[in-house]
Amino acid sequence: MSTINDVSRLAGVSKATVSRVLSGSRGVKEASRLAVLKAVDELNYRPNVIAQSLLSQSTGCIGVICAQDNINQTTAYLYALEKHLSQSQKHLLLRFANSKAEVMSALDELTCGLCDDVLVIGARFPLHIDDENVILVDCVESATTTPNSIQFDHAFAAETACNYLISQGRRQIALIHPNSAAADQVLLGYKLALENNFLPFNRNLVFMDDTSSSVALQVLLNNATTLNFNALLVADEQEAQRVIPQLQAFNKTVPGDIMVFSLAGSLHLPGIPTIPAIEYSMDAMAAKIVAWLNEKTQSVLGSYRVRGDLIIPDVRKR
Amino acid sequence: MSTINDVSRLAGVSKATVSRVLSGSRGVKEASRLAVLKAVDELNYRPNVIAQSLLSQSTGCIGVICAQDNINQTTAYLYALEKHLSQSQKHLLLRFANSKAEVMSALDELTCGLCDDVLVIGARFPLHIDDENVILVDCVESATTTPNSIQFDHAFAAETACNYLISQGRRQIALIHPNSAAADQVLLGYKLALENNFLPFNRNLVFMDDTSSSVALQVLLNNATTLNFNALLVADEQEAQRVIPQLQAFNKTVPGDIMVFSLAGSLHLPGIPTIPAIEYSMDAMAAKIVAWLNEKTQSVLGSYRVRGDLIIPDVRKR
DNA sequence: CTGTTAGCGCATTCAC
DNA sequence: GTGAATGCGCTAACAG
Repeated sequence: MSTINDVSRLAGVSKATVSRVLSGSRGVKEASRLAVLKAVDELNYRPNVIAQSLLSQSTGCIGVICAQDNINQTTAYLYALEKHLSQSQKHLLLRFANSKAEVMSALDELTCGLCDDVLVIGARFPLHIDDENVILVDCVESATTTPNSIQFDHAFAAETACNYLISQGRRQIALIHPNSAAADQVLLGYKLALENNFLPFNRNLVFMDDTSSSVALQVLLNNATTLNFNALLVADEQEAQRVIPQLQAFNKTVPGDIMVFSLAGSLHLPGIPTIPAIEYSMDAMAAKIVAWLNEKTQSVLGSYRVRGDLIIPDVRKR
Repeated sequence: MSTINDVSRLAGVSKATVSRVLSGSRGVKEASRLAVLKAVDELNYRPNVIAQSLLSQSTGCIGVICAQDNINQTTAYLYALEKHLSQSQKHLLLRFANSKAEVMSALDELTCGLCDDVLVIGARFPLHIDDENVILVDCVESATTTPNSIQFDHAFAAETACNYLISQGRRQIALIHPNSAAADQVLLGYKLALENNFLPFNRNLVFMDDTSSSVALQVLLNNATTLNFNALLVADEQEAQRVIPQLQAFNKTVPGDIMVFSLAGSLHLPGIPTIPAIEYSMDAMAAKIVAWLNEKTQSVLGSYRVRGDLIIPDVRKR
């Protein structure tokens, strides 16, 4: 690869002039400008970004550490992020990590000048990070105050879900949710929506402990006559996919008898009817992240919560 | 971030000594070695990899340009690649590209010193690349001789598939394959296996034009009585998933009446019975790639073909 | 308008 | 053993 010295020599000007032509390009005599351009073209010269990085103390590389177990979700993140990053002339440096130790070691390797900032995505284990240049995205909240994090607004999701279901005439809403970090938030939103709609809270409709969703649903089904529930809130699309056949096995139609609602991601598989759901736009989230990275000096991210979109199944006949 | 100057000052030695301690560490007086280590620890100093890169003329970054349309396949590639790359102290720089222009532009941005080598994965459009540092992985073959490429051995896959099916007593093997770049290879392997088993080639069993697989299968089904086929070779798992319900709709049992074989990837979804298939090990492929990257100077990759593994469904009762 | 100089952070000479 | 000097490729400041 040719360097700026080769170009300056061939063009018969100094390195500085070459640099000027390629960057600002202002205040250069047309003759030498042309000479430089010609030499650049002949040598197929392109400035070495590493040398530029050394000078500017920034590489334009953003590390992305994926700690996500849901592989499909990961791809959606990556695709959206890369799209926005490359639009801002930034590069996405990818790592996978499955434990706190792996995340920390990856962080170590990336923050030695290689990456300007690092995102950690989807960690389900607590992380104790105190670095201005690290953003936790969809990670469990840690005890220490992490400077920058982005989370899903689970309370908002649950509240929206309940309000939608109630608007559809479903007033007996069951809730099955694993005891994750989001559980408290979900319950909060659930209760809030019930309150606002003057509906009583029935403890028997809610399952938030560690029992499997299958068992939880079976308890609901066994007591179906007394509970009389006509809607079911589940954590995500995978749960929904598991739960619907079980309902159908007990002659419950979906959504006729029971309307199933996914609190994270809907079902788009061909042949399977779509269910109402909250969906988080990866694209919007990526846009938010990249925007913040670009104007980092001016603002503080803090603990940002993104709200999901309500997705309603298309009931029109085709 | 502290630099080597800060360390040398605090330790009371020269930069050279600091560098020696952190690299070779040989031929340094124990006293100054300790002093350096202490200063390093106090300042939390870590050598700037960008400065090292400028000196060594290599960054340890490997660009990966994904041109794959199959998003699941992409994730499998990325996961395997990243795992092997990080084991070799290399970094994976990710880009997505959907056209030749996008690939070329990405290539331009990555080969200005940022990446030592670049992989292009899954491009379904012809690429004309003449760069020693670029490897085409699972891309359509280009007219010009690309220095380095890795492809799937589709002929071997088809041959293996036929031999397996024949060993299972299936002698009337239909073949539905889109008219892709791999089509010729597939047909080659198909014919070879038939020949070797002294079976006639029946043109009516083979569909390799651009008609949809659904239509092709319907033609087969309409002529089922005369064709009497008892096995069906399809391009990949998605095709298999589309084709099986169609067969069942016409009262053909799978694999009872018709044994469906996927030439690329099997079905592992819960509830759906696994079918025999050829599977390409992403892990093995990633290992091959990274091994070559590490000893690039010694050997030439050329045009390497990986052969897939035969996956046989588990017929044991659980 | 343009050339010279200095320095980004580091590792590798070469003297002492 | 160790320190001073050199240069990787580039840009910014300063002189002309």
